[in-house]
Amino acid sequence: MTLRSIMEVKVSMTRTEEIRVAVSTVILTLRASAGGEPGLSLPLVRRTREPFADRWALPGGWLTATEAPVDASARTLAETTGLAPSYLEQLYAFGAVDRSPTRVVSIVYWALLRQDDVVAQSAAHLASGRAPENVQWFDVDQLPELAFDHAKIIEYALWRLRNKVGYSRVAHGFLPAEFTLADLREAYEAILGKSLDPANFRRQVEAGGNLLPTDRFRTGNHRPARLYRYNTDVELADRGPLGPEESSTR
Amino acid sequence: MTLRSIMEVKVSMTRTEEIRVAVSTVILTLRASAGGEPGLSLPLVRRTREPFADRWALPGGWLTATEAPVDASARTLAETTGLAPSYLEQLYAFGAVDRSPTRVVSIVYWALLRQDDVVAQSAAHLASGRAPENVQWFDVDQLPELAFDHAKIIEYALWRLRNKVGYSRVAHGFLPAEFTLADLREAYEAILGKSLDPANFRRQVEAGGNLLPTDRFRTGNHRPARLYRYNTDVELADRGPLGPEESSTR
DNA sequence: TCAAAAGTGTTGCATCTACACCCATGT
DNA sequence: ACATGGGTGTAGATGCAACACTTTTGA
Repeated sequence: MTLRSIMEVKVSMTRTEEIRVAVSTVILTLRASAGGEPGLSLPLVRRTREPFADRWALPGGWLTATEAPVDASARTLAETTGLAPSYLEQLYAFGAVDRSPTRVVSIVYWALLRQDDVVAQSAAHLASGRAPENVQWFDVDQLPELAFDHAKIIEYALWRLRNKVGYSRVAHGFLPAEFTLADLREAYEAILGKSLDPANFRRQVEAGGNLLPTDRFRTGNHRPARLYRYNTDVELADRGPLGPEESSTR
Repeated sequence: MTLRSIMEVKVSMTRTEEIRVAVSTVILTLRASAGGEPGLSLPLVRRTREPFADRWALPGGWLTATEAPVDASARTLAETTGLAPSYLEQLYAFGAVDRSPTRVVSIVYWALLRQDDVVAQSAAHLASGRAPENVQWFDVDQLPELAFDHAKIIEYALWRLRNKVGYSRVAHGFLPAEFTLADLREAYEAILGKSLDPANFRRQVEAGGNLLPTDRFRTGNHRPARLYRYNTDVELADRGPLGPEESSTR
């Protein structure tokens, strides 16, 4: 019997330490499609180790002892995209016994990124040559084979997004600081997968009272469209007693 | 340097095993108040050890290696109440670094119990004398001082319940198999903390199509009220791609 | 016969939906 | 001028809140 095996027996019998805690993040943004309507896309990481070596997986890593789960998620996000999220909330803790060869509980977060941030960052990465080789963006309806239960996790994240867009303002998380009502409507259409009446959409969001009209316009091929700004006094979604997000710093 | 300290250093540097995973459950039911309107109540356990010895805490325990979190929650529930839940879903994973003296991530579940089950079980416990000494039911608006961050957790659970009752059928989780519309309305009123118009309430739930009228009536002091049965073909709440509940078995 | 809860009808208001229509710009 | 998206107006449908009213029982 080796020292190592003695340690492992001791540990497993006294506490629950053979269970490891990981944090993963579903990072969503609107891809600027060339020509057609925008759609949702997310970054995946190609695994370099077993299990599931060479398969694509959600960005993430082990939770460290000195870090709150939400901070681990934000770190993950920074490491794969270099960006701060415009919205971040916990999705679910997945802990089925057989979801991994070893016992892993994954606390999964759910992040939205602004479209313009992603575009700028992608260009910067390409220019600098520091872009991580093993990270790639995928359309959510053209995903590759995924490691672990990550396909199911992404499916659940999309379900939550589509639900939440109905009773909160999370769609703003995809947009830059100033945007037209058509931009906002296209974001909703991309999330919901159906087209909305521009006239009625306008009235609904104006009635919401979360939009601040600016005196600037976006000029293009047709009549200029007024630019709006989001009222940052209100949260994108009411998270109740939890506040904006439980955090380690405080 | 002892063997124990060597082990702990080794473990902490290679993996995340100094983080332990606990499962706790907020178990809610409607208390049958003597005379007045019913209100929400939940069982708490008096702690016998440090930290927070003698303080009240949510029922729960360590997640074991061979058990899914949801099964650990159900086990917790059976141990403290002897009952199976009528509704059970994950609430949130709490993982702030300073929420406990040692590093603990708690996956918290949220359960509803039928009122009549609780009454019957409480009587049986009293008769048998096997009732756990250190378990006690509290009204949610008369809670004692709680251990850890459990007060905040309960607050969040109640917020979720009040939200969810608006767009799902979870209130049925408090009621027995057959019930009158007044029973159902009182459950909603207890959850929401406000009174509802009986006429409009009737039309709304009847339009929902989830109630099956029986040909039986409850006779009392006044005009008999028809008994209804819940249509068990539909879930109490749409949980999306996760299905009824992620489970270890299957 | 009276009180009180069960159950039905009706009215008004707010909101959503569909769609007709005018406005302002680049080409 | 005209095509196109920006933006306004409006009529019908739907849903909900308020409340009057009828029905059925126990006391």
